[in-house]
Amino acid sequence: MKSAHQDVGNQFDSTALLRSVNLRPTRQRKALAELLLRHGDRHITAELLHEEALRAGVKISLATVYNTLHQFVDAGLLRELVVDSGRAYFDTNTSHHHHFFDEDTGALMDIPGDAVAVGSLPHAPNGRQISRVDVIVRVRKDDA
Amino acid sequence: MKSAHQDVGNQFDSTALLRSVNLRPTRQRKALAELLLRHGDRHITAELLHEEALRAGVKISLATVYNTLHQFVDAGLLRELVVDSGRAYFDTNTSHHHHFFDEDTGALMDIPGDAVAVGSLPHAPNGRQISRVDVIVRVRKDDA
DNA sequence: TCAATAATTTAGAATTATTTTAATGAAAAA
DNA sequence: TTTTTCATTAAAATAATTCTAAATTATTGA
Ligand SMILES: [Mn+2]
Ligand SMILES: [Mn+2]
Ligand SMILES: [Zn+2]
Ligand SMILES: [Zn+2]
Repeated sequence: MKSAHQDVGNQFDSTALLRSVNLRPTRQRKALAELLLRHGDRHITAELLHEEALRAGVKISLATVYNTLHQFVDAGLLRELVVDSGRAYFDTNTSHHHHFFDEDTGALMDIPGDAVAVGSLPHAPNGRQISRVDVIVRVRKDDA
Repeated sequence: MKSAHQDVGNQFDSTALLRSVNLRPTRQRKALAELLLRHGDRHITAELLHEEALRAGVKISLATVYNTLHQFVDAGLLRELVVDSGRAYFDTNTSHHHHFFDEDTGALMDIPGDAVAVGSLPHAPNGRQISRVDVIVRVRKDDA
């Protein structure tokens, strides 16, 4: 029988998830997976996730947060968003969708993939294939 | 009568252009305006433009290149593109259009605005207005 | 169960992009 | 011309991210 003091707050099996994408289930990776994926959709930066982990009592370095986020992206667990120069956002929603980006606050909001019809794209240049189509709707405070 | 040795290669009146957007026509700003706008559409980074200016014999610092690019964006002469984390591109094509971004080479290619139909966008969040819709078609080497 | 091996984590340094500062120089106004 | 305003610059500062190399941890398979 396993004592309960190790898995307080674990809603899902992060070990199994990590194993399923060929990543060793280390303490740090499990903690980040839980912080990121326990709740619904999130758009977060490495810096903020690091602070959140420390606040939750997880001992982890910022370098490991960056490493892990990139590993999760490579494994398909996360998506990296580029909307703001000099700041990388990571998105826990990996399904087909787009974004509102608030230029004043830096907030991101999902737009369901089927709420945007991108029609009649030209062909990709020679020898290239389309890897993704990103639609970013930039919004800001109403001047009215 | 004005001697010719000062304006070799100037195809257009950069002084008038700068005056028209309320920027003083300094040597540095005229040189950058000419490098950027003499030829057709360009997608360039500050670093590359700086090198290009030095190669053309223009004495200018990188800080001034950054300042000037941002001033040109504010004045509507350029557009800033965010497609790649940690690298800002400036686009001399300020008309409505979108982009192919080659993830392998970093190259950008224009897609005419009317070649992409973005239909049925949801409303902007409360108190916000849409400032721009960017469509980025990411491409990479064909795996086939 | 326990080394041996391989993978991971980390502190700290390094890199890269960009901005700020504060002093100097150039353009416009008076 | 003289003054005022704005622009340029070198250098330092900041911020995000990545690299390095040593220390730690996870997995494997006697
Ligand atoms: Mn990245
Ligand atoms: Mn910028
Ligand atoms: Zn999202
Ligand atoms: Zn363009």
